[in-house]
Amino acid sequence: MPDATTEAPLLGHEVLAAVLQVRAGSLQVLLWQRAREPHMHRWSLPGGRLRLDEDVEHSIRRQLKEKVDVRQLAHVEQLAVFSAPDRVPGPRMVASAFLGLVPSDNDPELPEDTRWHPVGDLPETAFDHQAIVRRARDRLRSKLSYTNIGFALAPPTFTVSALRELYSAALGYRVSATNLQRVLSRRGLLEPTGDTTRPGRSGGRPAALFRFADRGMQVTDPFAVLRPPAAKSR
Amino acid sequence: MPDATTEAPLLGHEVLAAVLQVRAGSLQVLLWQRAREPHMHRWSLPGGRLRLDEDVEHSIRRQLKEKVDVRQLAHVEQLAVFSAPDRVPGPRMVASAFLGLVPSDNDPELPEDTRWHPVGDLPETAFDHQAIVRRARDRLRSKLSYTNIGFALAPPTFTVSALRELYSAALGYRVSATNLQRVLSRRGLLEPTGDTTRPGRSGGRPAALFRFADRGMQVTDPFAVLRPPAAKSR
DNA sequence: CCAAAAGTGTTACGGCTACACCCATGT
DNA sequence: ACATGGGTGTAGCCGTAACACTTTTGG
Repeated sequence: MPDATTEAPLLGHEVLAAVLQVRAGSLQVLLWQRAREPHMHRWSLPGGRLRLDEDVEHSIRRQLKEKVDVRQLAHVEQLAVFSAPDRVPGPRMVASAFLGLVPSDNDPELPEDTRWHPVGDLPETAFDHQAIVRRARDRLRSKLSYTNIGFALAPPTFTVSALRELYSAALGYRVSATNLQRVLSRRGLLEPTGDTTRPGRSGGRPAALFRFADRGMQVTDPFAVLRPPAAKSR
Repeated sequence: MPDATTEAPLLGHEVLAAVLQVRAGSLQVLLWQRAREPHMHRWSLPGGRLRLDEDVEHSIRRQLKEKVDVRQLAHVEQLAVFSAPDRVPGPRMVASAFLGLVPSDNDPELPEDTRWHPVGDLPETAFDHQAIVRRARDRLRSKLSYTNIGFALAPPTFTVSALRELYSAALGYRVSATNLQRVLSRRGLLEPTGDTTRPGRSGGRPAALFRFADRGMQVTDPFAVLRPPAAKSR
């Protein structure tokens, strides 16, 4: 029976976020450099202790606001709990890890110790933060395929080729603009604003501007093999 | 700056599992009935406090072993953190929730207070445990489509119609045996053992026995729209 | 008129559903 | 023979990838 009196451990709980943004054609993550031991000079994820009066979602949003002035988080979601007893030196600390996404038209002012780093070329990271970044990247890549999560990487309006570059950078491989437009349009995610851009100095047809129909993530492709029998509506 | 000295809250951390099994044609979850306040007589998920020397995965496996004699967990995975400050009365308690799966040929002996309940017809549940059960059910349903997770619901060998009933119960809708066999075979998940069953008293062709090729979950259907360009191998 | 960039039309293909049909057994 | 349950063949559909082609601009 619950003999909780003999052993009722209390422990620290921190929240950490891998905040991702496509910058200069590559997927980057926000890291700050530690100024103290342990792991001095290594780069780590923003976050901090969970307070007693907030849940983990509120906590990570608060900490990101306080510490790194990122108010433009278009999307935040839980990744997983990281709880190895020795994941950080010293007293036990369990971490709830999050994925955060910033649209590419934002360029938040950062504190001195904070910088964006390409997820494919990370500096020396602290603790288990590299694993968290990898998880965040993989989660984003999956969700780009079967959800509308692209809205969280894109500006309010954009051309298809701009969107293609965002997707290519995030996915790590070339995406065809032709098919990207068709896939997203057929699913009803993309709608034309009616406006067009002026072509650059080298000419070319002016590009139509689009926006995402919904902000707020939703699964758009059931990708369900073994799906329920089709409703006979004919 | 991290003014952690003034506020360094320590809190309780529990691990909880929604252990699912297909029993009597329906998807069921293991619950025990509370004998004490708070929420006396309500039904709750097995689990308990996280110890200082273990991570959450080890903890949930240990607790399931100790408390409910389920040694046949074919699959365990993290679901999410539940952390609302008032999710349980009294001192702050954060929960890491898990999904557990038991193959249908096991019938573990249960303590007096513990019973299986259909996920579609739950009794009065304690705290936020109903939400956790829903999450577990939804996760299972998704993964049945694009992973080999069926192995964790099925006995070591089985007929296609037995498998069909497991899938139907878990998914909540009728699945065609014909297509189930083909989908799983094409993906290389299913292999024939060579044996057959004897038909029942009413006759019929004897069914071939199959097994899952791999135990251990893996994503089998990339379901990736926007997938990387095909490798030109011809 | 040509180059550049955007967007459309068309074909091919893979993977799935649906359903008709064939197979093997008990009575 | 025939009922019962298991398994296969095949046609059609849906959605995407690939690529040729058309459209619209600047020089």
